Amino acid sequence: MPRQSAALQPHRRLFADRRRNPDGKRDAVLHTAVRMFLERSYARTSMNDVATQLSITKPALYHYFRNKEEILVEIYRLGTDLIDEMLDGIEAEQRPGLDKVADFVSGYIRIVAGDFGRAVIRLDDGELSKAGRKVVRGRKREIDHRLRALIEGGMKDGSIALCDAKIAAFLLAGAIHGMASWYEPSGPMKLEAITQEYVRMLTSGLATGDMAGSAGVRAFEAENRIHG
Amino acid sequence: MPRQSAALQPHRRLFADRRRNPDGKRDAVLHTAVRMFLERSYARTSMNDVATQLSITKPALYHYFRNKEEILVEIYRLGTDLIDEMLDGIEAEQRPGLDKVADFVSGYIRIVAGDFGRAVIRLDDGELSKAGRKVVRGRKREIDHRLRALIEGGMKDGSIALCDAKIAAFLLAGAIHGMASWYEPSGPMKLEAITQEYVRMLTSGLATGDMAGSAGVRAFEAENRIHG
DNA sequence: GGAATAACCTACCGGCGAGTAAGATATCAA
DNA sequence: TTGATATCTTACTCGCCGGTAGGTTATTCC
Repeated sequence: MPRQSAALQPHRRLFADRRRNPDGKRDAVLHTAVRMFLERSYARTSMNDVATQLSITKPALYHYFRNKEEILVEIYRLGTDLIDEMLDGIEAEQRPGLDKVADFVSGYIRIVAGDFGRAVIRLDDGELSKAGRKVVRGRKREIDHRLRALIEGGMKDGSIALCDAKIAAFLLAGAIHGMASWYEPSGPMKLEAITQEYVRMLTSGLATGDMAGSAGVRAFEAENRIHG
Repeated sequence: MPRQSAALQPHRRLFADRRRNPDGKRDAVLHTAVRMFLERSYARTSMNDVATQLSITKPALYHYFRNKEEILVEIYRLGTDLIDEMLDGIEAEQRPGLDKVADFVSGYIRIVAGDFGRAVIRLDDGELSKAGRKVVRGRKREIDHRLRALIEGGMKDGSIALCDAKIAAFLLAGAIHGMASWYEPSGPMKLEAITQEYVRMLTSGLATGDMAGSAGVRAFEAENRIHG
């Protein structure tokens, strides 16, 4: 029995009449599907479930998507696009690598707090066909490589202690991915508190010797305008 | 088509004749199942798949397990038992909290490098029935609480900087869980190198001010007998 | 050797879920 | 208004999977 969160009602209403609005309705399907996939997993959410949630029938869905997999791939695309855009911004910065990493952590957390960001992490791309899996995994790998490059840049400019960038990138991403698994937007934990702890702990784990942590904290405080 | 790794052959051979060995065979089913579940997920691995891998037929499996879920629950039990034992050892130590956390990180990584440890993290307990899910989630929650207590102990004895223990525990566990998702025992990355980086980065993120990182590194080096 | 029985197999059931065929109905552009 | 078309529905197919019924074969213990 699909829970009907209040946030889903607007999408349901879009389908109340037959007014033509293909893009809007396609979008509504995506937003509804991603929430259901996050709550009950892709495999355990049937096309019928999604359709019912929107007050339509299953075959109607096939007017907007060729098959179930296309929905999932589209969700991944929207999610990875968000991450790519964030990375574009960070790479354009002229700042020490450690500060860029701090920005990555807070930016990634912000994205992962949203449905499509969380979907990239939580949904199992093993459900995809070989072709779809190849596309999605390629996008994920690219993100990982860009994070790795940020860390390597920090080691070059001396703001990050020498370490194995590959492992460090995995650790950073993994810590935030973990968060995506337990974080619920409607839950009790404040996103800002989580972000602050994450930035502090993760950057001090990277920073060069004596100034451990302070650069990351400064970067976070600057970006989020926390009292001097 | 299930890949047939060399490690699975011994279990297959156990079923070559009809010699009576219920415990051994039950164990063989578990070891085969956990590997297949890790490779292709619980849902996408059918009872037929598992049976075929062992060169028997599906109904034969039902001599050793009442149903598919019982296999999964048993796998979780074996995995969480390993973690519980490790925590028992750490809690018995008379050392600063930060060192205990360092031991937790390296111990957890060691467990997660094994099949049953990895299964606790990677397999989706959402596949379980309500009853089974309650048991498994209870065990996971208990582990989280014990880690949280370690961190709180470290804050009391001054080895760990004041922070939100709940968030810190999530971050620590999350980083290692992330590792469980990409780590493959047969892969190229050396477990010791991973452990070293993880302990260093995660403990320096927790440590009190000036000595950031050194306590964790010392703890790791002592335990693993790395040159003075 | 010969019951007793564990171990295993063939053949099946019921249900579910993705996807489709074919037709009905509302919308829109002219 | 009206034809063209997008939208949506009812009713279905097909394949897979968990689980079982009921019988067969090998092992074990006396």
